[in-house]
Amino acid sequence: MAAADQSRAGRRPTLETVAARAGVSKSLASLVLRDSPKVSPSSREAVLRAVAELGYRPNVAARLLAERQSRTVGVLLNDLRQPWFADMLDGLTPALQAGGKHVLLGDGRIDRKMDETLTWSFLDLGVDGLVLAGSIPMSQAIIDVASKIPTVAVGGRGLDLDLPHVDVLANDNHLGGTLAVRHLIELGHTRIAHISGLPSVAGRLRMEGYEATMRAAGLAASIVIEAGDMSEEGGYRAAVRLLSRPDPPTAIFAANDLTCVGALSAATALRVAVPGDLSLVGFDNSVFARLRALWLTSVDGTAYAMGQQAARTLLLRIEHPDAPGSTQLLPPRLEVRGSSGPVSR
Amino acid sequence: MAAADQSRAGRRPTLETVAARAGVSKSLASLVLRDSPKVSPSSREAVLRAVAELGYRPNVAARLLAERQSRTVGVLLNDLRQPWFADMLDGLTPALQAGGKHVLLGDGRIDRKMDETLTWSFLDLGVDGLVLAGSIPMSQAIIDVASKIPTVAVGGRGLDLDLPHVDVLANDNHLGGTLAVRHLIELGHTRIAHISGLPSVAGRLRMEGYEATMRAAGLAASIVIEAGDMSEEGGYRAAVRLLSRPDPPTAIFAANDLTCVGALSAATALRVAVPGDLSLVGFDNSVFARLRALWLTSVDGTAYAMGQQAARTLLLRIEHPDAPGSTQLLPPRLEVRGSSGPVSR
DNA sequence: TCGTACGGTTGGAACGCTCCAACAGAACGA
DNA sequence: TCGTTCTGTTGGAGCGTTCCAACCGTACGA
Repeated sequence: MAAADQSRAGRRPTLETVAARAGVSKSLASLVLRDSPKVSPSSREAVLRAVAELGYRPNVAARLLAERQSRTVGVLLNDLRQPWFADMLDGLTPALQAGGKHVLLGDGRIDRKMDETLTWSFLDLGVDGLVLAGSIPMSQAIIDVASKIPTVAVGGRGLDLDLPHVDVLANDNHLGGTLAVRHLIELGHTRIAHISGLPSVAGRLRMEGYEATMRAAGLAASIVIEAGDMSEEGGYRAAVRLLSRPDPPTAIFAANDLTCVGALSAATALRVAVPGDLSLVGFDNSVFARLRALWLTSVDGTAYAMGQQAARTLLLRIEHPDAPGSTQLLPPRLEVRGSSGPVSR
Repeated sequence: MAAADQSRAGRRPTLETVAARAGVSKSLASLVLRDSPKVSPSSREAVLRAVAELGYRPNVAARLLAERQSRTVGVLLNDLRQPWFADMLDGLTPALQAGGKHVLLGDGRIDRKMDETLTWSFLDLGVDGLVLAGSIPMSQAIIDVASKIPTVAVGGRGLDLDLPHVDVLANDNHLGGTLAVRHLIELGHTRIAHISGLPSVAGRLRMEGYEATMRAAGLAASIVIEAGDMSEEGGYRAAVRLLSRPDPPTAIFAANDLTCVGALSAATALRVAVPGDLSLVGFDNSVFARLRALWLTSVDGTAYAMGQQAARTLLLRIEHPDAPGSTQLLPPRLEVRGSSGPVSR
C-alpha cells in the first residue's frame, strides 16, 4: 500500500486517490463528480473536499474512452483572415461554454477536399459537434463528416449546402442588398450602380437584393452592374469603368467592403468627391469600414448574433441529431457612416 | 464469436478487429502501426491490408490513455483579431505537421488570469506542447503551465517573459525602428518625428530604435516623440499635435500601422500632402498598409518566418524539455510603398 | 414478523490502446 | 547433442474513467 503510494507520488491524482482519501469507493466518487442525485450529502461533501485538497482533475482521455463523448465541439475555420470570424467566435464561444462544451478551433481551408487531416483529427478527438465557419462548398467530405457528427454550417457569406441533417446559418444577403439600396434611394439617389461579387452565392444574393429593390422603386431602367470579384483591385477597376460612363452613377453599392475601398480609391484618383458627388455603401461592416480614414457606410452581418445562434442551433442538434436540417437567415442592419450622403443638387 | 461480431457490427473497427482479420495478435498489429522494425514483412503486409480494408483509424483516447502523449500541440491565440496571426499560423502549422504533430487552436485572452478553462482543457487533452501567441504578460498561470509542458511564446510584438524553460520568439522591434528611420533619412528627411506605442514592450523598443538611429545620424536635436496608444484615434490626435507645431516634421514614424492610418487621416484633414509634404512609415505591414487606398510604407515583422521558427523551436523543446530557455529575435524588413518619399524642396 | 422496496454504496467489467515479460522456433557455435 | 542467442510473436496487465449488476441496511406495508 505504502509502496503503491510511493510509485504514484508526483503523478496526477486519479479518481482512486480521491476515493481513498474520502474513504469511499471510486464508483461513488465518480457518481459525485457527475453529480448524481443518489449520493448522501455526507459522502458528497467528503468527496468534494478530497477533490479540492488534491487538486484533482478528471482525465479526459479516460473519460472519453469510457463515455464516448468529449463535451467538446470543434470549429473549423475556413479562412482565418476573414474579420468576421473573431466577432462570430465572440458570440459562439461563451454560448457553447454555457452549454457545457469546450471549444477547439481548427485552421484549414475547407475548400480543396476538406483538409482531411484536420477534420479527422477532430473526429478522432471525439468532438460532439462541428461548426463549419466560412463560405462552405458542398463536397463529399462534408457529407461524410456531417453524417457522422452533428454539424452546423455558419457562412458569413453564402450558403449552398442542402444536407439532410445539417443546419445552415447565414446572413440574409438579399435583405442586406435591399437595405443598402433603400438607404441610397432615401438619400435621393436614382442613378445607383452595383459592383457585383460573383460567382459567390453571397455575391449573387446581394446583387439580386439590389436588382429587386431598384425595380420595386421604379428604377429598373437605372440598373447598372459592373463585375467585381470581392477584392480591392476588382472594386477599383469596376468603379473606374462606372465613373467613365457618359452618365456616371451618383451612388454605388459594392458587394463587400474591400470592393468598396477599391471604389473609393478610384473616386479619389478620378477626383470625384465622396460623399459629395458619389455615395458609397459597402457590405460586411468590417474593420476597414470602421477606419476613420475610410469611414464607409456598410451593411453589418451581425456576426456576433450569428455566433450565438450557431451555438444554440448546434446544442439543439447534438440533442436531436436526426432532426431535419434547417436554414436560418439572420437579418443584417445598415451602419451609416461618412461615405454616403444626399445626392448633390 | 459470431455473436460478438454481431454486437460489434457498425462500430468503428478496433485493433482487435484488424488483428483478427490479419490473423495475428493485437500486440503485433500494434507494433505494425507504430512501425516497429521487429515485424516480419509478411505479417506487416497482412496487417496493413486489413487496416486498409476495414478503414481502421486508431482511437486517440485509448492511445492517449495508454501512451500519455497526444502528438498534438495547442496554440493559444491571445487576440484573434491580430492580423499577423494568420500569417504566423501559415508558417507554424505545416512545420508542426511535418514534425508529426496535430495542431489545435484555442481562442482566449491570455491576459486576465489566463483563461483557465482553455489552458486547462489543452492540458487535459494532453497536448505535447503549447504555443502562446500574442503579446504575453508574465503571470503565475503562465509559469504554472510552462512548468508542466513545453512552451514557446511567440509575440509579434513585445516580450517580457523570462522563464527558465520557455523559448521566446519576437520581432526585433528595435531593429525595425532603425530600418524605418534609416529609410526616411536616406530620403533626405531630418525633421523626423515618432508617434509612440507605449506602454507595450514592443512600443518601447520601436521607440528606442528610433531614438538610437536619430542620434547615430547626428539628428539628436530633431527627436520629437508624441504619445500614441497603438490605435487609429491615438495616431490621429498625435499627428494633429505634430503638424500644428511651429516646426512640423516632414516625416513621421508611427509605432504601428493603425497609428499610421490615423496620422494619414490627420494629414488629409489638415491638407498636408502625403507623401509630398509628409512621409509616413508604419509598422506591421498589416492588411491596412496593403490597401491601395492607404498604401503605407511599413516595417514587416515576417510573421510567416516567425511561425516556422516557432514550430522548429517547439519541436526541439519537446525533445529536450529541460534545456535552458532561449530568446530569439527575428529581423524585420522594410516594405516601401506610397506613403514615403523624398523630402520636398 | 416477514418479505419488499428503496436509497446508498460497491466491485468489477468494459472502453481500445501500449508495453512488458515470456515464449516458441530457427540458427549458431561448442 | 545441448545450451545460447536472436527474431518474431503473444498474452495479459495496465492507463483512468463509466456503468451495470449486485449488495447491504433500514424503513415500510401487509
